Amino acid sequence: MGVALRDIIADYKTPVTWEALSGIAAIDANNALYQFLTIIRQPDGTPLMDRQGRVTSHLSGILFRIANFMEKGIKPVFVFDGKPTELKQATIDERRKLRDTAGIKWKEAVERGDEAEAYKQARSSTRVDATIIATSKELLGLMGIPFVQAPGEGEAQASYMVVKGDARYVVSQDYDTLLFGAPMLVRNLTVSGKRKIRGRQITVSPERIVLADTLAGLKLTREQLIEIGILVGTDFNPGVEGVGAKTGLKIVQKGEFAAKLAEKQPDFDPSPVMDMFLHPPVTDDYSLAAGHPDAEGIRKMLCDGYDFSPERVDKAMEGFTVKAGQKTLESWF
DNA sequence: CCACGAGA
DNA sequence: TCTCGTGGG
Repeated sequence: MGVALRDIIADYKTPVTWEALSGIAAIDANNALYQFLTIIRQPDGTPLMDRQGRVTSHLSGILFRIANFMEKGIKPVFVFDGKPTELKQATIDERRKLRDTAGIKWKEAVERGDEAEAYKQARSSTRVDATIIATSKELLGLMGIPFVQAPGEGEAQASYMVVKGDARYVVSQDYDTLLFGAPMLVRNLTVSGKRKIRGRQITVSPERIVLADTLAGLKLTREQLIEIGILVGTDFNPGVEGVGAKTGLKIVQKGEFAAKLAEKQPDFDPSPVMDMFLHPPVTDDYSLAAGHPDAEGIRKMLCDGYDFSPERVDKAMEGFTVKAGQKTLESWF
């Protein structure tokens, strides 16, 4: 997922406290939902479901995470993906294939009682489908949390909103946002600080990546960072085999981006990909006005509709209904 | 992922 | 008070 720039970005990540993050956060909604759906599962891979078998992992994730955000003075704005560009088609097809295969392997692993494998395959079979998107928007609406419909990539729209000053930073796990020009990216914005990697639990904390500092440190222009992305591979192009972030950085620093592509992929024209990152479709047609949380509506949806425990929902709402109510009196712009 | 209770 | 394990839906 996303562009594999971690190895060259690592030096420019700085730990950040929750207090330093108050303000409007543009959340890469697809990324957040994907995280919820992959991670909020039982050990055998089964997601949270209501009695009808409808998946509820994402609703649980949204409710509790937003409650935490609001308590810490973070005002989230969810930015949803619009229509994918044709450049992304190969990636979309490939991901679907991987998901389908994983779905089959998941079932097989469950049948032979291989729990670890089942969990792994279940995660790989995760899809953020239309129902997930619609139910997420329904809950956000009830919570009074604004959301924006991007014309194209949500990451591009979220980045644009930070550039405009409508939001302070983008929240995503993907480095693509930096290629889209997000001045600040925040990763690992979770309260628990725990993440399971290959069965082991490690501690992660929120980290901030400032684009200008990263570019200055690497002595690159944003265009050059995109060039590295193109060499490594993005959602919009396959990349050059055998070139990772560090090799890509060397190639670009030596000014050999065009030569390397001409040698390895003579039929590939990188300019549409470059253009996609520099001038993606974005919109100014959005409102960041927060609504009042509809406590009764939230209870009706989650407890009556999806079998959530009223005690837990009320407890979560305590945190944000009061605070959110106060905040709405102020300007959200 | 997050909340919560058990145990140290 | 903190860490760890488990259930949540």
